[in-house]
Amino acid sequence: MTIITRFAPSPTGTLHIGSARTALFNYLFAKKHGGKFVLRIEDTDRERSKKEFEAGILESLAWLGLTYDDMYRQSERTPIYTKYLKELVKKDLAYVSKEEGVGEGKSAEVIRFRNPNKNVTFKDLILGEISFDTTELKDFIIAKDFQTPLYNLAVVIDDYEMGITHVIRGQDHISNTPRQILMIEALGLLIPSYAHIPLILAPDRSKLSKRHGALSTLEYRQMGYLSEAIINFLALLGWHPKDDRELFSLNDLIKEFELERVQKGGAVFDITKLDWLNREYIKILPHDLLFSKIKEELLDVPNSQAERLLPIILERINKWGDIITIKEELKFFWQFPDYDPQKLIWKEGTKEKTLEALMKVKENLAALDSFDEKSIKNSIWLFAETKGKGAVLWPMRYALSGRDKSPDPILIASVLGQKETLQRLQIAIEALTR
RNA sequence: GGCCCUAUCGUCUAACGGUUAGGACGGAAGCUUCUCAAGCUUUAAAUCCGGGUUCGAUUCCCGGUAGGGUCACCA
Repeated sequence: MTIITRFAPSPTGTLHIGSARTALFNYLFAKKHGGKFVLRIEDTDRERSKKEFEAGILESLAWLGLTYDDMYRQSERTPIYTKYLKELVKKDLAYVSKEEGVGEGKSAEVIRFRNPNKNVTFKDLILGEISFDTTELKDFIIAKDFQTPLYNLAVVIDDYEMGITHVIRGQDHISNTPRQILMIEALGLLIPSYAHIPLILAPDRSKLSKRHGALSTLEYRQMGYLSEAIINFLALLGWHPKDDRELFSLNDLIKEFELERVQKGGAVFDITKLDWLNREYIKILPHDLLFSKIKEELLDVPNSQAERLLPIILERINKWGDIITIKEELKFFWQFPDYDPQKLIWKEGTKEKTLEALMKVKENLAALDSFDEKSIKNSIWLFAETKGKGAVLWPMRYALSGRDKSPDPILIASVLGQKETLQRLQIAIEALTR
């Protein structure tokens, strides 16, 4: 039997990162077993469904690399639902119900399912046996009319028509399952296997919502995360391999994924772990690709310096979006820094000692023929060790960067070049003398 | 509130009756050029509570507590 899974989002909003994980698990399970992964756009609600949301969903899946074998839109399948609806009513398994009172967008007639009021039990692949008493469901509404099915009915019909063998969806759908099983049984269809995956939670363990920051999949792309990192991170949220490996490509995941190893409880979305993962993926990117990506953000930086700045920036970012922040912190490289001269003095130093250090450093650097890191270090190191490294390096670094935190002074000097370095040291000396 | 589900370090999780309760992120400390970043090393940190079952419970059962989901003519 070919395994067929489906991802069934409704285009009523952007693709939630949790939905992306649902799509991933469906994709992994299908591919792992050589089956098919179907995308089904659940747009029966004409009011709320929007074409641009559908486009966003498609773009998200494409970005993540989750390719589907078939795609359907429920809005294009009305005749199929009508056929089943008529069958249901004809067999008296459902009936047209006259609704009392209330107007306001509500129809006077709807189609209700004749609830047999029985106990429904199913074996969830992740949670185990779950049972419900369906009497409290009453004769629930399954369609507004013969042309307008509601969610639960459309799902049942489509899952059957599309040959879905495994329904893998979020745990928020558990309570829909008994309704769907009731209809499946009424229609005499095959009950698929169910796997309800745990929900993704916010840091405070509440439902992940907009106030907790980004939600939509594409927003993560915009922040500069790699799709590989997102995939890897999402997989690890609620699933765990047999060993302690943490880094998985999509293909690795296909090999290793097992529903049996999916967690039962919800998992908190921890962005710092995502950052770490993303950095792991950045680190293994080819250098030319890496550098060209960073260069895109450095168009306003002098070319001679941009090249040297690449590795400095690279070791300070977790994601592409960080480049902008780091760039701001490194601005002193191509822009003379404005600073408080008093801060040139090291915490354990004095004004006199600082001046002495700056002048000595300047003198030594002025005498250099080549201005690479090694030469610079050699020319000042002995002096720095006698006077105390902090007493020499702090003023030097501050004179060059004007910042409390920065790369080391020797590296800065070499990037700045001899002329600029001497100039900045001179300015610092003058500022301190004044 | 009814119904359903869940419960191991702060977080993601491993351990399918017997382990010094393991790994990772984050944290702390140290080293590496003063500061930062990166890197390396070290380290702290958990079985929700109470009953059973058992020679032995993180693990099985029951109760409590806490958290989550769901109760639409949305999906």
